[in-house]
Amino acid sequence: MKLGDGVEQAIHSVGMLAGLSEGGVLSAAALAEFHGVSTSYLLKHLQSLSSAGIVATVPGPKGGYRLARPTDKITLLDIVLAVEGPQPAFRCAEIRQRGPNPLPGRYFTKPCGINAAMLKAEKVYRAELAKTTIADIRGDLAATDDGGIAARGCAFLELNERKTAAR
Amino acid sequence: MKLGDGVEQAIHSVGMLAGLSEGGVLSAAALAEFHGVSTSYLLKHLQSLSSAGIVATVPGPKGGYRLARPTDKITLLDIVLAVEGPQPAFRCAEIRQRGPNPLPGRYFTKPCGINAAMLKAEKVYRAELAKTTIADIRGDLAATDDGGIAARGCAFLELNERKTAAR
DNA sequence: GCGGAAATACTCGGATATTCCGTGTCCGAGTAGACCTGG
DNA sequence: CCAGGTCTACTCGGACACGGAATATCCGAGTATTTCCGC
Repeated sequence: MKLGDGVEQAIHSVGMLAGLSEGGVLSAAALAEFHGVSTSYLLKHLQSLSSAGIVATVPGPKGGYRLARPTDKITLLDIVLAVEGPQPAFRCAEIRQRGPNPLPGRYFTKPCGINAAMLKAEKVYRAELAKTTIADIRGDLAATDDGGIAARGCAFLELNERKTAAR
Repeated sequence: MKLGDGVEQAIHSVGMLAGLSEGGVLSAAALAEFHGVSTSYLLKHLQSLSSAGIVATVPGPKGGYRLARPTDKITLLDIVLAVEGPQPAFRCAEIRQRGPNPLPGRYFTKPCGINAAMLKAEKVYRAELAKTTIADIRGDLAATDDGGIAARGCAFLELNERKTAAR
């Protein structure tokens, strides 16, 4: 039971992208450098986020990433699913049906109670994640930050943000 | 984000142990054979369950495993934690503090909002798992089963259950 | 009836294979800006 | 000098390769307990 490191990186990256101004983009290299993580690895997840329609890309020089939707329309669940895949953590292998003398399949038309219970738990887990948006995260941060953290982010954006022509 | 196969095996094994009569035990080999899984691997998880105080062991010939508590005192969470370990799935690596020009640690006394949100989701996940006991699972099964599944289980127990002398 | 040997079953540790994660590298596609060439 | 095309640099997108960690599997040695046999 473990979530990959990519989830954390992806969420922080989205949070950073949320801070740039209208029409601005950030390159994957800048994102990776700011967080001190591997560029290749972050790139992989950014591409997942891109496929999922969470971030949008601007190709070419002066290109990079920006958010594809407003921050209050991006939930933690969206990001987790994009990075980790949509499969539930508990995969029922139906070991009920294995072993010697297996019963015919018609006895197992309904998913077993164990599977149902595990999936239900996962459902509430996801529902909880879906409650929190990037806007919420940024709101909380702004409320508790004394200014230092935001200042560092802004300074970095000053240096690395790129304005794209139009759009 | 994946739970090991051992979780399913462990839950089913506990469910099977719940079916034996007072004073009866089942060997690990029998459990593994019934579910059609590797004996050694199941053994590993049974030992985890044993360490966690969920099942009890009886050594020697005619020995085996039995439940250590009544079925309504064993939750799915107990089993998942025993098999997968107590660590949360989301481990915050504090990448906020990484990268060039990191801020001093005093800016990060509070866990970041991302971590808090992820852990909160995991908390409700576990709470949901804790709501379901083995007794519930067995009750649901009995309610939906037309008799075939229970019959197979009973037949197997007939063959493999062992009565231990006393206590 | 009693004591000891043998058999059985769990416990623990290590060894091996398979899968997944994290990382790096390479090549392809597309675009913006620079450069070069011709008038 | 200017306009147009071309060329290059830089970006993302995707595939592949590799090492290492975690998972899944297996095997053997050790220990405890019951059973059984011999006395």
